[in-house]
Amino acid sequence: MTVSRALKEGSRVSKATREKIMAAVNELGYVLDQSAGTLSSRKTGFVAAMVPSLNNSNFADTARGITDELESTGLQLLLGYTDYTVEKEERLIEAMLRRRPEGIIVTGGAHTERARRLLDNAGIPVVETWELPSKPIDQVVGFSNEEAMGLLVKTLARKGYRKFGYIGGTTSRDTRGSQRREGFVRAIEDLGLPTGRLVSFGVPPISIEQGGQAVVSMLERWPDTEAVLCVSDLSAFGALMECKRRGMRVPQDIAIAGFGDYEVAAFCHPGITTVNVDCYGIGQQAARRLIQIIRGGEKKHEQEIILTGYRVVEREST
Amino acid sequence: MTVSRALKEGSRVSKATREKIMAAVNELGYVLDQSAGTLSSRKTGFVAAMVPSLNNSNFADTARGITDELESTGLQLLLGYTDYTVEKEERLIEAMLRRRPEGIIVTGGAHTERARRLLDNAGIPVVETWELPSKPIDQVVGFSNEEAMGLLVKTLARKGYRKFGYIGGTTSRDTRGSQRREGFVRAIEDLGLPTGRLVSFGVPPISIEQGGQAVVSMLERWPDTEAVLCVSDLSAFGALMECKRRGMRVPQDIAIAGFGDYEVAAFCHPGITTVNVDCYGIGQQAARRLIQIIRGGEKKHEQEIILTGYRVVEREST
DNA sequence: AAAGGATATGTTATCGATACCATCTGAACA
DNA sequence: TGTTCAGATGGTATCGATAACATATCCTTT
Repeated sequence: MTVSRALKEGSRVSKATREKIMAAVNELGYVLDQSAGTLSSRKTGFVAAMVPSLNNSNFADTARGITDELESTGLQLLLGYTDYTVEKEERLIEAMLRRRPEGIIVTGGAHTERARRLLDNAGIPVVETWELPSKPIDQVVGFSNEEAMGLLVKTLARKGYRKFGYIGGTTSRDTRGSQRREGFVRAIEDLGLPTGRLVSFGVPPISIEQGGQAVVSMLERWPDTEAVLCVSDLSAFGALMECKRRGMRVPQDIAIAGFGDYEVAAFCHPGITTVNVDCYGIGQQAARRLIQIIRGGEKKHEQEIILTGYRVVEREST
Repeated sequence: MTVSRALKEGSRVSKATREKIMAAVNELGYVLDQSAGTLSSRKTGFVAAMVPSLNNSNFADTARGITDELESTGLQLLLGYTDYTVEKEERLIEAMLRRRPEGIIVTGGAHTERARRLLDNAGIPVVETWELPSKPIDQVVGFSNEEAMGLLVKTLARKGYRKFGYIGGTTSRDTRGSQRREGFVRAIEDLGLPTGRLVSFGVPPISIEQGGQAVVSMLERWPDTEAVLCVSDLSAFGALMECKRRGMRVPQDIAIAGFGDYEVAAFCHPGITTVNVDCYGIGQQAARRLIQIIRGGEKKHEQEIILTGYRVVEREST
């Protein structure tokens, strides 16, 4: 018992005893077994988080935000990736819950029925991120992808572009992608601009390469398109490079914009106009809210919806 | 006890009983508590892995390789990032070991003395990845960064370039970066080419932006440099974009090459010559080897060094 | 020196699963 | 009918820490 106390911060053990214990610990190479502690204290020190992909730098930033925020609290992150499917998410959630995390962060508001039930029954705070779900499970940290894309359209329309095209993935499994597309369509309609120039190409998340192929298909069907908006900067970058490869001038012959403000968008040439999203902040705030609830020990916490910022970043591509 | 059996695959419980149990499980929303199981079975089902950064797509690929390989085995990944420092790695290793992982994967061969001791004493298989450490702790899955960079130099020298410059980070905390730099220097010397054109810029990992700044500094000091090799594709991309911004022709005025074969290298214009590394395979094989040892239950396993492939990918930038 | 309070250390039960062994059930067969 | 055996189910101890409470020790004060 005294050893247990000595190895915890902030509990009272005499200096002499603590030193003796530490000496023994060092000599033996003893490392506390947290899974035993977990069982008796009913606190695992885990927080679970699920992102669609580890390879996407936006979500990697969110994961980093979560980790950084957790670090000082001694909570450990259980990270999983869903591959953009709710089925894998469901399996992952179940696997995570077996570890009894004290809180859980998921991406988006689309889940299987069973996943919702699991999350509801888990009795732990849940944060949905990166979107504003119409029926939140619990906490939310995110922004409206629809509005953000709408803002991009309006910003470009103000510069005089009228014939807008949109490039995105083929399925709705990337819900944020679908929302951006809806935001695009609605904004175009609101402004009374020519509609219908939508190219769907590839299973989300669409890659740089697919962005290039998609813009080719866009130009074949609607050669007079003035501005192409892409579901993400990666596809925008692919589109941009493909256009340059074909000798087109950007933005004179065609303007291109993306979404997400990936590093590549800032430093490629020409720089890509995009929507900057506070990826790191999303993770940070989601974690912070969880910590608040966990440490607060409030049994029944308030539902809170935290809006994170976004802004259009205009660069040379438009 | 029967419930415990019913919830495990492959143990004998009559169909009727299993169905009754499952019905109750569903009704109650019961989820197994693995931390309790862990304690009695002495198997946590965890594998720990540490990468320098989550935001680097090369390491993200490795993490994905690990996760994918683990998925079918029921092992769960505890992922942490070290920020390229051995101090953070040490703290992370200690935190991970408290969770009693059944195996551990680290990046590189540089660790603090205490970290080595912790890993040694943990009594679990350890895999060092992404390098070939001179004094391996246990298992190794990686390649020689030095040779890989050397191969790139030789390949370009064969094309006729003679005045080579190198761009990398300022400190040695990125050991793979240091090894690549050494490989560069040695290859240049071996070939009897002009030496000394080394620009160190920024704390590793150096960014796209820093790559751009570094190439400026390179051109100021050695304006006649014919080919610039960069520690990674990100800095190479930054250098490339900066050169184009300044109206230089690549590769006619200056050739640029990177390392890592990031997606951006393939699809930017011109495409960047680089060294392709089997990032995903490193993760996959590291995990596979761990599983082999864990499942094999061999108390004392053989040390094995698994070499992963690399190859120079020539593109338009050289 | 005795009393009292604060601080330090010790004891025991417990968390929730599984290992291990014991018991039970039912079918097959002599 | 009794015996045997495999398969199904049940009972108990246990993993290694901590919560909660009990006791010991030390210091202060009068």
